Amino acid sequence: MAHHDLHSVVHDCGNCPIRHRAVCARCEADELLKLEQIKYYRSYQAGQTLIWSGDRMDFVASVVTGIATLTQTMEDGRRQMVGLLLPSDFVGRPGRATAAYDVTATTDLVMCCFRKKPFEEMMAATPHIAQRLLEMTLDELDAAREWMLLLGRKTAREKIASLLAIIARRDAGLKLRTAKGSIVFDLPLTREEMADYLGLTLETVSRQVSALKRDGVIGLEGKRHILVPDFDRLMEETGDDSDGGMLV
Amino acid sequence: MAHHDLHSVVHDCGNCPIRHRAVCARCEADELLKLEQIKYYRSYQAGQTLIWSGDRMDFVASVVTGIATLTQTMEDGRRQMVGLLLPSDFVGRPGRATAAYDVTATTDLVMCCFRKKPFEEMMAATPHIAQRLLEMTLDELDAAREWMLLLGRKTAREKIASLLAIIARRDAGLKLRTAKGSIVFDLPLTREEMADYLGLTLETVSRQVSALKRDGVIGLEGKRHILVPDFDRLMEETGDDSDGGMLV
DNA sequence: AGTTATCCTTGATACAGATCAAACCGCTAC
DNA sequence: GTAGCGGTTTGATCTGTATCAAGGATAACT
Repeated sequence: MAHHDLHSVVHDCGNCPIRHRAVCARCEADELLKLEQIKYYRSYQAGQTLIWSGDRMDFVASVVTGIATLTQTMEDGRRQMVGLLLPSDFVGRPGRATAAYDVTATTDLVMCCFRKKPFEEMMAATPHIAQRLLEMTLDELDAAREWMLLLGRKTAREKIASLLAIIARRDAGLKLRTAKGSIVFDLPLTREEMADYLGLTLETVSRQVSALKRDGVIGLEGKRHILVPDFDRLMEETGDDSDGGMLV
Repeated sequence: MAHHDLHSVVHDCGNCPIRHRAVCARCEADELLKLEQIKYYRSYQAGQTLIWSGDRMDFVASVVTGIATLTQTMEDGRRQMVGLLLPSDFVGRPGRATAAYDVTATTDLVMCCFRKKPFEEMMAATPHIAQRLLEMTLDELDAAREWMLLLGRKTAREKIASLLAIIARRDAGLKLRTAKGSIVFDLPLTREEMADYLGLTLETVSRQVSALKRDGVIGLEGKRHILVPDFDRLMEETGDDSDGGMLV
């Protein structure tokens, strides 16, 4: 089935689902053509680790479809997720030889890869790519810093609410609402992955999800399907500024 | 005395102490000349907050001398430091109108500023600047992710040891060793600032510093002057991989 | 239908770090 | 001198989350 995915992906950049958000977003038609010559697709199954920290990296890539995680592991096994990779996100660092983190597919995944050397050469010749990559990296840095506030200062309940709000907000962009404004989505992560994201144990995650359900902040069917009847209520639980940084 | 600092700073980029590390590191002589025409210096006293989150930002800047912090504050006053700015570090984001974090001088500080508009124009015309900024941003992202592991998974003792190791390593680059290999430095941060950095309370910071002293991992004279007799011993206490990611 | 495996929930208990409180140290100012 | 003050230490107690342990739900396999 990975085989099937591989071939159902558009090989024409013009029709690519991440065309307007990925590193190539700013590229002109002629630049795109050149990129198209050095790109290739790879797909992975859910659960597979595509890259191990310390591995030699001979390519960089964009996530086309699916979700992956970036995690760091300590010698004794403590794990912390340090990045959540969604479609259009970029993996790898131009100018670095080895991977700094483990990259794991949490769903089936398709990546658009570029061998590193040609990509670096193109980047030097094509300011549009470097510009876009800078913009994306700055966004990631902001996200990492918001996450630092979460890890350092939020309570377990606030952490869970924040994670649900992040996922809900992203999915809300994709029209997933019921008749009367409530948001519905599927969690792409297991409780353990949520724990690794939030700096908690899986038991605490489970308890806090149950608590939010008990208090009517969320509803759930099964373990993964979440319903948010009132997004503002959920936001209150995150501990964030009510205007969510949307000032000006 | 801020006045004094201001005038003791080299206005000639060629002699600038951060010439080879800041955003301008890659610039050629002619590019440097152009930058020199739009730059100006500002100095601040220790303790001063230069920028408040949400402020309109009409400039970007490099730290020339001194140390500043980036912090985020929640409505109820919980604070988390999300960046530590050392000489050559860059402040501000091209293409964004308002500041996302508070920026505070922890020591007297001199910044090399550029009005945002001209800087953005120069960046578009000068790939060397954008390249260097990308590189610096990627480094900051790596630092933020290491910090996430610290915040999410390390114990209080490991957090303190990690912070001391970071500062010691940085200062070790600047020849501050005694005869027999021990490292000596002054903490640039108060206990409260350390706590904001590490996601702890200041009492816990104080206790863990005392504990590390009691166990002979560090020595201290007064409250700020630290002695590290055996850096490897300190590293063991950080919980990090012994080879510190220095592989390959 | 039963077996196994994976993921999740819930309970009992332990403990690291927070919180509350008091006192201390090294200053500078009068 | 001593009063005041910011930064720091130390003690007593509380509490949120981890840890240890057991059991439930769901799906896939035989």
